[in-house]
Amino acid sequence: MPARTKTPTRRGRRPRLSRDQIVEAATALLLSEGVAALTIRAVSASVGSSPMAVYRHVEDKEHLLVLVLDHIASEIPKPRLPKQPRAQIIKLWSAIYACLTEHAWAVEVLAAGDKMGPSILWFMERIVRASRDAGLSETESARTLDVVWRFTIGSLLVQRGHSALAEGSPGPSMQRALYENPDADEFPALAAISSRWESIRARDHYRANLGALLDGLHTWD
Amino acid sequence: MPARTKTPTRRGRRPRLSRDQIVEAATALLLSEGVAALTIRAVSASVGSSPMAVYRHVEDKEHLLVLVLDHIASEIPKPRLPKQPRAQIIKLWSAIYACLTEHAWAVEVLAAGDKMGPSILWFMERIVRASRDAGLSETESARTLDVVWRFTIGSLLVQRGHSALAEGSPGPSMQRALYENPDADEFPALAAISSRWESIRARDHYRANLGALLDGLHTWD
DNA sequence: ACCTGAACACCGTTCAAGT
DNA sequence: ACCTGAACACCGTTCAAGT
Repeated sequence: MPARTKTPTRRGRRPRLSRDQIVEAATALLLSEGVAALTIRAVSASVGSSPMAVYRHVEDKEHLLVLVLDHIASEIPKPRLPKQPRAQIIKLWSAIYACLTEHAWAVEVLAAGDKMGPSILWFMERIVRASRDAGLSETESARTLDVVWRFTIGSLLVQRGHSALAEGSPGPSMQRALYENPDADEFPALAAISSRWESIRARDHYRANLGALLDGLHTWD
Repeated sequence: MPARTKTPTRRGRRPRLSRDQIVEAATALLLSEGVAALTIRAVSASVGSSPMAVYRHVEDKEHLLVLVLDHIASEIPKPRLPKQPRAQIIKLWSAIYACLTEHAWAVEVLAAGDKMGPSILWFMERIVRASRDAGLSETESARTLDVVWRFTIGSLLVQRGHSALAEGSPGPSMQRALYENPDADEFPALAAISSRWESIRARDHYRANLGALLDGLHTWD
């Protein structure tokens, strides 16, 4: 007789909640309502338990965020790689970028201390291999990885700010200051480019910008 | 008889608090205790008034943060500029970067929607002028400004994460994952660079990295 | 072993009242 | 006009108790 027709032999109550269930609920909440709406109380309500039940499965709120971050990283589709190393690197980073763009809340979590679980390592491994294939030394490969990560996270952050602005969120911002205010007497050069600003930011030029960055770091053939 | 020997003729109580006083207290708190410690209640305690007195001078907490951000931006020392446009741009951005590095909390505030007051515009104006002097078109100048801002904010964010790690803050992170975990069987390329990682991140290579980025964006002579 | 309910020590902010 | 005190509607988290 198969074991699972019996009640499990381990002692105590059977778990009604699982960590996966909690992570899934948190992911859904973040996606639909944003990071401000992610409270332990909201998560517990969404899985139909008391707030404290969550703490059986997750250390604290920060831990939960790391779990969610790793969860979405694990679901980034792994792209088929082109032949040239430079094109490989761009494709790999673009996949990461696209995923983090979808989850607008993620960059805010990363900003509070760039937490990342092991799921992203598959991508990092391929990026470093591509660098090596292009003839970069280990030090150069490490530097490239580091610099591009910095650029990527900054891009996400600024792009999110732009989206928020487009949706009409109020308040001053770097962006607003740059293309609304510029007093032509005090800031003639800024006033001159302010009309181009909109079109620069309207579309996301991550791929092209990343290409320029890579070209500055190394000569790829 | 000079007017100010009399009690002011405007009606009602004399203000005991000023906006400047509040912004100064908030700046000090942020610098010494970090962004988590900045509460309206803490600010009010530090200026010796009730929490609600603050709201007479500041709309809300977000507004206060923008004011502080602009305050520190206004105190960035304006550098003497070298002759070459490329060197000018690097010097200007480095001044901004250095200031924001000192105020580690700032990047977290920027991350929540890159707020910036008008005080930064002096720098932006000079950066765009330098781009134009180097022969860049208006569109190219705008793009360069945009891309470098993205890179700068990302650099600040990652560098802060590194500092936090060095100070022994717990929890997983992108950084930790990259130079502690890498399983040599599954991630051989990562394992190979992990020893270089420490030295790459130990010192801040913002200037050099920015140089590479500029070179990728444009040919400067 | 897992879950609950009440409670603690906080927040930002509103409101009515004092001077 | 400026400030205060009490209160509201929230947080994350601890603790003691239930099953």
